[in-house]
This record gives sequence, structure tokens and C-alpha cells, in this order.
Amino acid sequence: MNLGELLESDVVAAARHLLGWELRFGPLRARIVEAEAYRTPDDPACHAHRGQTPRNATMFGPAGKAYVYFTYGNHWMLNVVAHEPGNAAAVLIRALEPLEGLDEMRGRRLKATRDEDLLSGPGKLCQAFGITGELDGVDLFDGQGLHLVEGAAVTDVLTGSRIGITSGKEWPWRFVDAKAIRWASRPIKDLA
DNA sequence: GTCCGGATTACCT
DNA sequence: GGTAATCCGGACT
Repeated sequence: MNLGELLESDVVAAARHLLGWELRFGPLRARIVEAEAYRTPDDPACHAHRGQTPRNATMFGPAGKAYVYFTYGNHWMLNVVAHEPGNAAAVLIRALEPLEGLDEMRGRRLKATRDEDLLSGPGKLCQAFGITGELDGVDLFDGQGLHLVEGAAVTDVLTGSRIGITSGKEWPWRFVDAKAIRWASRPIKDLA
């Protein structure tokens, strides 16, 4: 099954297979090294668990769109919408390996002292790419603007519990490229 | 209208 | 490893 089919049917498998894909935005290019799955109706950590609101409406739409939201008063987060319209689910992009456009990323991430600090977190990568709520709902597979391009498949994947949530920790829906842990957002102590 | 908490980050020890 | 910062969305009175 290709990624498009996985996105429509199985957000957990889709999160796993999104590793290795490239995120592009103008001159910026970076490789997905960490992602997490969220879904309804059985996942209490999913924003859409308590139903549709204006904020999470994009997650209830068709797969393949960007769901971008604001949290903690400072940070934007980028997700890839999954499952069929009405069944809310999404893959949170948590970390990227920078490939091109490093200078532009550094220009937006003035607090980053090392290249490992550029994209190693969901809020950081949105800041480095200049992703804000204006991009909520854009098509990530149309080859223009902010979009995804298939890269070399990742074969060595670490799995663990999701970060920063209070319920739903028992599901190992966090995925990290084992050969790129240098770029991941957190240590991998519970990953196997 | 008010209150609480958050899919985080940055900075300090 | 711990915690302050920061402010919007959602739930509730």
C-alpha cells in the first residue's frame, strides 16, 4: 500500500511510513525523522476526541491536508490529516533533518545555537519553515507551496509512547528513524 | 465572563 | 532534570 492509501485507512501505519519523506517549502528542504499518530474515536489524546470545533475542523476533512494549530501561547504545530472525512485523525510531524536552506532556517531560529536545534521539535520546525495558521488546510501532495515529496524508505524504525500527553501513553504511536536520532526531538529512552 | 490546561520551548542549576 | 513563559481554545458558571 502506498502512503496515500495508508493515510486514508490507517493513521498509525501512515505515521510510520511518513519517515523519510521530504517536507519542502520554497527553497527549504528537510527529511521527516520523527512522527506521531493521533485518531478518533478511541484515542483520548487526539484534539478531536471531544468532537469538532472551529480549531480542529481541518482534521475532520479529507486526508492529505495540513492541520496547523497554535498552542502554549507561542507555538504552531504541523500535522498531516488522515482517514476519511468525518473520521478525524492526523500525523504530528515532530522533527526533521535539515537538507537545504539552512541559512534561512537559522535566520528564523535565532535561539538555535546548533543545527540540531533547528528542527528538533514540532514548534521549532514550524518556526524554521515559517509555518503558521495561514497554511491550515493546504494540500500537502499537490507539489506546490508547502508540500511533501517521497524520499528513500526508512527501514530501521524505533517505536515508543507519544510525547507531552497525559492519556493514551500506552499506545506506541511515536516513530523515529533509528539512523537519524541525532535530529529527533527527545531522547529515545523508552523507544525500542 | 471566567477559568483551566495545553501534541512546547528556552533557560537555569 | 526542573520550571517559567505565554495566550488561545474549550468547558463551565
